[in-house]
This record gives sequence, C-alpha cells and structure tokens, in this order.
Amino acid sequence: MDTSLLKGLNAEQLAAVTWPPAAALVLAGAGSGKTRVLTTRIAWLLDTEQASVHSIMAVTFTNKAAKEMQHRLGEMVPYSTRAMWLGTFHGLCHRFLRIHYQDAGLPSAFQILDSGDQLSVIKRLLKGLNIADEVLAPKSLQYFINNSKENGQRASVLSANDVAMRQLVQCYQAYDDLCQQEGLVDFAELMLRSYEVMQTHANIRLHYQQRFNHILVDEFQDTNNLQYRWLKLFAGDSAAVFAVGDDDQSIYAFRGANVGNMSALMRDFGIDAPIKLEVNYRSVGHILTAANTLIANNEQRLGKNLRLPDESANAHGEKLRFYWADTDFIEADFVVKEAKARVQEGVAFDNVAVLYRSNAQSRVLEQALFAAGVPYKIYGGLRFYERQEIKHALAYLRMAVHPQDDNAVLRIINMPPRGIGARSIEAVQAVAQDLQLSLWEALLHLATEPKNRKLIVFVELIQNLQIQAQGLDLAETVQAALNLSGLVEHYQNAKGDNQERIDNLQELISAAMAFKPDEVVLDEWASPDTETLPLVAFLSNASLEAGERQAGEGEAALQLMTVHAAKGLEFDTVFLTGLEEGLFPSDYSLQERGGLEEERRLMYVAITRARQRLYLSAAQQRLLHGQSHYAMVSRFVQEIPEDVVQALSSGLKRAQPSLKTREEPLIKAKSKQDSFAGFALGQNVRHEKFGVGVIIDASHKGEHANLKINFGKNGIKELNTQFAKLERVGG
DNA sequence: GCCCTGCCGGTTTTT
DNA sequence: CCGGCAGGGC
Repeated sequence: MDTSLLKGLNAEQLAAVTWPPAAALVLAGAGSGKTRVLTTRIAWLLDTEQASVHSIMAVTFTNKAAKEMQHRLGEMVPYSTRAMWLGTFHGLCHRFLRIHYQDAGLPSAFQILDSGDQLSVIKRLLKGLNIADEVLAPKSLQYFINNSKENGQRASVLSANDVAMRQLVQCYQAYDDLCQQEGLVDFAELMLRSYEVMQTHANIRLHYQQRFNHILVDEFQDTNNLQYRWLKLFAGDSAAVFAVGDDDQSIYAFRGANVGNMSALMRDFGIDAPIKLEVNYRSVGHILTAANTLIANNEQRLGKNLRLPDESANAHGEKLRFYWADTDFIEADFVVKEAKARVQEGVAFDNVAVLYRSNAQSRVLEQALFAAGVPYKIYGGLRFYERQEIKHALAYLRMAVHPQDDNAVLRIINMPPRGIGARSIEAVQAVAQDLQLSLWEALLHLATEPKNRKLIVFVELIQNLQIQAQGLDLAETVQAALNLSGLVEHYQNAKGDNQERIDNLQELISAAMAFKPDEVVLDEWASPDTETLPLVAFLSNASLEAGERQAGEGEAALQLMTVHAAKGLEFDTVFLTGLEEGLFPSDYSLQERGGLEEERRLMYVAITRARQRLYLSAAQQRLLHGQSHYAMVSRFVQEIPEDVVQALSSGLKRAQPSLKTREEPLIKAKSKQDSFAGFALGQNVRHEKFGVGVIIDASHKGEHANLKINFGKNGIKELNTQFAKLERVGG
C-alpha cells in the first residue's frame, strides 16, 4: 500500500479515512480537514483495492466542491479517475438520465431548466390557463412544485382539500405535462425522475446497487428528503455509505435541507456513533472559543467541540475585536480603515473578507470602499450563464438540437428585433394551440405561406443553423449561432455601453472550446444522434453549472459577500458586520420554528471563516429602505465570552446585560501522542470477534488501559488491554 | 416596437 | 430609498 497517503493525518482523520466498509457518519467541524478525509478515503479505498473507480460514487452539492475533489484525487491516484461517478447530486442524476433516457420516458436531447427558465415556463403556463398573477403568483407555484418534488410527490398523489390547493395541484400537473411535451427537465425533476426510474426498473436498480460498494457524500447536512431517499435507493443493502457533514453548519433549511437526515442515517444504517473530527487547523484559539461557546447555545445538536491541534496548545492568538458604531456609515468607515491597516501589516487584500447577513448591506460598505479607493470584489449577483445575452445565444443553440423548446422560440423569435411583434407571436401561438403543435412546428406550418415573410426569415435562419451545426464542432457551432443570429451586431448598434455583453458572447466561444463533455455519458449514452451530443452536453452543463458568482476579475481585492456565500471559505482576517438584533438574527428568522438556531449556526459559520483576526461590528442606527432603524447589539455578540473579545469603541460599550464569563477552558487539546498501553486515540485495531474498529476513547488502568472502541456495525465496546486480543491495523 | 412611468417589494441560494 | 418589471402610451 502507498503509505504516504495516510501520512500527516491525525488520529480522528485516520479513523475516518480507514473506516471499515460499513456505513459511517463523520461529523466534521469547520477547518477539520473534511475534504482531505473524503478524498483520502477514496484514494485509500482504491489503493487497497477495496474498491475500483467503477464501484465508487462520490456526491457533492456544488460543482466547485466536485471539481476540488476530482483535482485532489488526481494528485493522489496514479491513474485517471474521470470515469468515477463523482459529481453533484444533479450532475449525477443528469448522467443517469442521459444513459437511461428511454426508461425515463425522455427524449434523447432533453433540456435542463435552470430556475429562471423554470419560472418562464410557469409564467407561460399560467398565462395559457388564464390565471392572473394576483390569483396565483408564478413564484409561489414554482415553490410549490419544487417542494412537492423534493418530497417525492407527484401531482397525482397530492390530495386537494380546498380550492386554492386544487388549483396548485392542477397547475403542477399541467406544468409537468408541458415539460414532458417539450422535453424539459427542471432541477428537482432530475432528482425525482432518476429516483423513480431506480424504483420502477428492477434491472437498473440491481445494476447500480451491485455496482456501487462505496457511496461517499459531502455536506450531508444539506441533503433534502428526496436526496436522502435517492442515496438509500442507490446504496441498497450492501453499499457502504460514508457521509461527511456538520450539523452546526446546516444553514440551508430554508430551501429544504433537512439536518434530520443525519440522525436518520444513523438509525437507518445502524451507525452507533458519528466519527468526530474536532481538531481545527484553521483558526486561533480565541476564535474557536467564541465559536464553541456560541454554538453551545443551540439545543438541537449532535454535539462537537472544536479544539486546537496539540502542537499549538497555547496559540490563543489575538482577541476578537468588537466595534459598536453609531451608524452604518461609521461602521463602513471603520471597516475601510482597519482593512487598510491590515493590508499595511502585510495581509493580502484577498485574504480579508467583509461578511454580512443580507446583500442589501453591501451598499454602504461599497460606497465607503470606493470613496477610499480600496479595491474590492463583491460575490453575488448575476452569474455567467444567467446573463441575458448568454441566455439568448444558448436559446439559438437549443433550437439547433431541440426546436420543440417553446421557451427558446419565445426568447429569440424577436431577439434581435426582426419585426415579429406580440401580435404575430400570438398568431403563432394560436396555430400551435389549434393544431396541437409546438411553436416551432406551427412556425414551419405558417412559413409555407409566402405572406408571412418575417416568420420565414426566422425559420430559415434556424434551419440554416441546424444544418450548419451538423458539420461543425462545438465551438464552431457557437460561432455560427452568433453569426447567424446577429446578436453581436445588435449589441454593437444598440445604445448604451454593451461592450461587456459582446465580451461575454466572445467568452461563450472560449467556454465552448474549453468544454470537455462527460466521458461516461458519451460512452454510455445510446443516443441516435451522435452529431449533436457535444452540444446537448454543453447546454446541459450551462444549466447545471451557471458559472462563478463573482464580479470582476484578477487584481487583489477585498472580498465582500454574504455569510452564506462564505461557507467553505477561509480568510486571514474577517469583518463580520451588521451584528444587530433584527438583522442578524434576522426578524424573519425569529418567526420560524428553529429559525433562531439556524441563525446561530450561520453566525457559527461566519466566525469560523477567520484564521487570525476576527472583527465584529454593529451599528446603532442603520438606514434600511430609506428609513432609519435603531437596533441593539445582536444577542450573538453577547453569547461570546467577554474574555476573548476586545471592545474597540470607547463610548458605547458592548454593554447591556451582564456577560457570562467562561468557567472552564473550552479548548482542551487532547494529545494524539498519548499512549494508552501502546494504543492511541483514533487508532485502528482488529478484534478477532468484532472486526476492525477505531479507538474513540481511552483511559489508563495501571500499566494497562481501558479502550473504548467503535467497531462500526458491531457496536462500541469497552475493552481492557489486559484481556482483549487487539491487533494494530493500518498506518 | 420602444420607452417611460408607476407600482411593488425588500433574508439567505445551489442545482 | 432603490431597483425590477409590467403595462400603457406614443
């Protein structure tokens, strides 16, 4: 075995990495080396031949995390792992449905709807059904549909007790019918459809259940109900599910994430205790103390405490700095001043982050930074594939492979303007309605009449594109779509500065050049039309991966983002702003069940982003929606022990209710070097009866020791080294 | 077919 | 207060 793989892992990490092939839940605290554990375990499974590239499934939530894993794995494993089922939930569902599109009842060139596309379809649907926005808001229908799907419910199984519900269910059904007819699949549908195929096709189910003997899941606390059921179905009875997550960092309940899946996993898979990764390699001691103390106020926890690595037992670092400003403007000036000073001290700009609870708060900060000439970068806003010019270009490309897409037709039939106005479009829609045709088919029908000159121009344009696409590679096809459509000329001639849009369209060609289609799909996809496969794959990718959510590029700049967006990132210095009651925790959250605890977890995420220095700030008076609001300091600031915080403002103190002082040190570095009769915490051992397990606790007993060992499915045993026959396993 | 005005809404967001 | 969007006017 390649022993260098396991080098440098601490006992907890080692225990997780080398966990026997059985279900496990790893509670990975912030900065505890979670991604490393996940990738090292995969590498270890491959290296020890417990699994092959073919028999492992690894699931993440974001494309970024998937790429990071793929990348790190590439450095650990001497051969290509591109064929591995490693990707986001939705990416893997997409792969599955491309392969099994026939069993799923989908056309081979089915298209993926992103949330914006989905909303357009819904608006179109409601218009067609003559339901006014005031009667049923498109957004609430969208929410209802996605929610139902994420709970595994089709319209057919939903019961309607009242008028409003009946309408929702009917619209849901109509929406699904429309999508089916046009070959459209939304995000939730990707999950639900693949789940249903697995459920109803025993041969497919058995194939995957036998094939995957290891299923690894990242950010497990963020899974929703359907994703959990999906995982269980793929795992079957035999696959070892290895889930990594942190209940304290569960901040997406508002969009369906169910932390309860963590305890459900333990129950359903017979996991006795989670493996805890509690050694934090990121932050100094005072920051960990603040985080630990704060989160201890939550009752709904699996329980976990971050601690320093042994070798830095005394590294408390600087205290947190709290600034209570009179107004949000003064707070912003404070951030600017301190950030500049920090950069003077030698910290790179992009190693300094300014975090806030809601996007609206970035405005004041931006103004102050701009005025001071401090470079900054805001995360948030439009992403590359969500930009209108890109959406237009993609719609042309869709028409090349799947002209039944009415959404695409409506988007580009008069973009750039070619004299086809609302009246003409209505006429096309009427024909489509009468003859039960797609808009494209209706257009073909109408184009037989010479008087419809303008429609004929459009039809010929698209047909031309369709023909050209057959002989061109992907990037050339994109180029052809841009040329034929006249989009670039349109933006050149339109008034205002459209250079950025034109640049983006050029960038789309570069993206097409760099695009590498999913090899697994290309190999297994039994599509009749191999010519257009790369294009369909490119379009799917555009929906699944909307691109970086970031403005600007390049030069060193201060990082501004919401706390949500900061999850998973780390910085030398962090400014946590707007720590006021009503804002953080937000008033909205307090009205919801469990809302306060989720806000506290959000605060916990925010605190644990900082490595060396953490600023907390609040403003007494803040301009919101054009009105002055006065607020008290957030309760979360009060929950941080006084002795790790330094108050910077002289007049107004951190103040208010008396602060609890910490009674016992919260950071107890437990030494992994400590030997308990020759055994160490986290070490893997084999027992002739119980199999392989990990030492999770130990105490001295004379010259012998009592060891608490987790044998996975065989339970946790307390054994005395004097009597038990234990054999050391692994590195 | 485009532009302008008036109104509404206003946590967090990935896929 | 400010931005997005829909609908009406030209």
